[in-house]
Amino acid sequence: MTMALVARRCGVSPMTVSYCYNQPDRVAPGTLRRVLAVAAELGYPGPDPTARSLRRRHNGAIGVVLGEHLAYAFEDPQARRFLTGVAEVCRERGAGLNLIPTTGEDQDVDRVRSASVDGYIVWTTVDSDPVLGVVSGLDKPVAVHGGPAVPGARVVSIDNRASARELAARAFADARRPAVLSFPFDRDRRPRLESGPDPDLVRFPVTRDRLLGVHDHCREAGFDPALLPVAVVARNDRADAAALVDALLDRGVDAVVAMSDQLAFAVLDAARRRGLRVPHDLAVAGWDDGPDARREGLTTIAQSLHDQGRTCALIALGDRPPSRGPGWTATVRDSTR
Amino acid sequence: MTMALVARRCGVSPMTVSYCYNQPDRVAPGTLRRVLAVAAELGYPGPDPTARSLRRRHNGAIGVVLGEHLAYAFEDPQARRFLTGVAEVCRERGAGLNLIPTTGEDQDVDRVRSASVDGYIVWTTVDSDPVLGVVSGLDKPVAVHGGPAVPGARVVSIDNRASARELAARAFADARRPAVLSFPFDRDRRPRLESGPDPDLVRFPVTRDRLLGVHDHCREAGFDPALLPVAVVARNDRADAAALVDALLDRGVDAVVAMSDQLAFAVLDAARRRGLRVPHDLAVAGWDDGPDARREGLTTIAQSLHDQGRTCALIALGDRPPSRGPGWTATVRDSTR
DNA sequence: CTGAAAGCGCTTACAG
DNA sequence: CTGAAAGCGCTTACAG
Repeated sequence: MTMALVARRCGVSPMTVSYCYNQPDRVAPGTLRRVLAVAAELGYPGPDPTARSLRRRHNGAIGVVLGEHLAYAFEDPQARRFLTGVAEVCRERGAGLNLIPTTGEDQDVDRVRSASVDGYIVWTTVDSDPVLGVVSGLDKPVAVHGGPAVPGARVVSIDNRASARELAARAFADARRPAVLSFPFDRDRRPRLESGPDPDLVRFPVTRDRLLGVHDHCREAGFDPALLPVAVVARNDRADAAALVDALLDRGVDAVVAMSDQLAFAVLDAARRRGLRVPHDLAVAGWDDGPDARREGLTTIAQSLHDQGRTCALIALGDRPPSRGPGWTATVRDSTR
Repeated sequence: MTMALVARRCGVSPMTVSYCYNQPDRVAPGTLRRVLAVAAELGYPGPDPTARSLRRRHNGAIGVVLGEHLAYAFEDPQARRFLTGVAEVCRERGAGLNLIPTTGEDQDVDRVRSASVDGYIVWTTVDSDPVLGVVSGLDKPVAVHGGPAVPGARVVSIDNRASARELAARAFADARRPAVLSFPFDRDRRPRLESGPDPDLVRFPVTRDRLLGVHDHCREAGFDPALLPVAVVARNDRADAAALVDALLDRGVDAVVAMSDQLAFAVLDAARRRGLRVPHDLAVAGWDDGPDARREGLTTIAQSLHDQGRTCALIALGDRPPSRGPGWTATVRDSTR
């Protein structure tokens, strides 16, 4: 059932049928009525979206590249808030939302390239992600959340380094044995405990910048970053992180900068288990300031992933982004000294 | 940058370039190398996906219609497992995944119809959802999760009525004052406490069937369903349900069939708050048997939303569905007598 | 191994 | 208010 067929049955030309759907005002009322009646009778569902997209050179959809299995993305509260913001803009603008989960395999780039979309959002990934080269060579708008920066793409991110420096100043005040509970360094996501790892070895820019910011503070405070224990989680998950937190506390750590609220909660959980007083025996701080952070009294960097999702969606749809990047503030509560 | 341009620069015809991408074996090795080199030099990113889709009459993508704001879908553990299953199949098959959140407004049907997809999955919705008429008239495969059944679409669902009957038999054993904690009856999602509501007024088939199954048991047990208190939540959320659970318990309810693990947990939470012994003072049962159900000792109907998501995806991609519908079993633990 | 031709289903600027 | 023409970028069966 095509437009041409409807036209023939109506005794009009295909373009008149097209006008009935696209510019009904330009069609005589009687013609319009007749065409739509015949279309309904024939079960013509309206113009084919693919043909329309080709002709208009516009798909009305954006692609969101997630460097994870979808299950992980859905488990991360911040990824969910981000996607909710993206979806909101898509709805407002009548745009489609194509989810493209990738896991670092070869077919990933094909799946990314073969999506019929007008622009891309890339969820925070590693420096060398081949997807970045693909999307930036497509001559379509690209927003990269978090990073890395690539030519032809706009990064939407808070200043992770500056926020980390400020957070470390709060969390490490009066600490004898500070530590970091970190996001993964690389896609391998091997959980481990490191001692003073080199930030330049970290492949995720968000994670690297936060580590660099912590180093900035350490140097100012006269603490050698090479001595800083850094526990690296496999995923941003409160329960998963328990074992690593225990490893830190077993080493006598009394102050932790955690890279998310979720990870900071894991530290608070451990403090509770061990009867440690927060912040006196153990200071903790995180990022995000999600809904639970207030209840838990957590010092944390407030940022709106929802708004960042909205911004990324606008960029991917070809809008000019807000002139200034997303903001952050340190929300100081009782988990730090 | 089009295929025609690459062809001209190479001194070959466009179809030779096309063959380089689609059937490279049919092209002379030298030609192939030259074409790809020129393409790389010119920054040609490969065949345009939209044009390819039009020509092939195949999009390589499915649409998933969610009758909710995305934020709600992401908050529901079962919806997340379902989507994870869908995404898994999409990845295996190299298919795209278009998310189409709808909220009952007029533009919804346009957004659904204008998605360039080969098939649709509709997440459990109300009988009268206009989206159903649209997708079933498109001559594309349609899977409806949960229901309702519509001509031209396949429903993927457990037998909710039978499972409810069996669950009620467990949960209401030795009960003097049984009750139901129910999903919303309709899109309005007005939380309320009803007394013996007529199941035929429920617009969500899943919810209606479960209520009908509970009625089946009540009649067998000689209990008049017209006396059955039914608390209707606004959303499937553990914390949100607390007030309604309190309303039930204030009325002396001593056995609750809840329509999900989440809602059943809300009942367990209330029992804890009030110092009620489960199952002696208060019996509870739910649906889903998610990861937390075991830890909480919950009697619950086990089903795999993940597998149902996979099945729906296969249907939407045009595969024959498994000959028999998804299975369920009652997992009996200590929350019932 | 390569090319001329047809066509996927539609939209748009233009002419009448 | 309506139509003839061109073309969006590609793929495929066919001929050579």
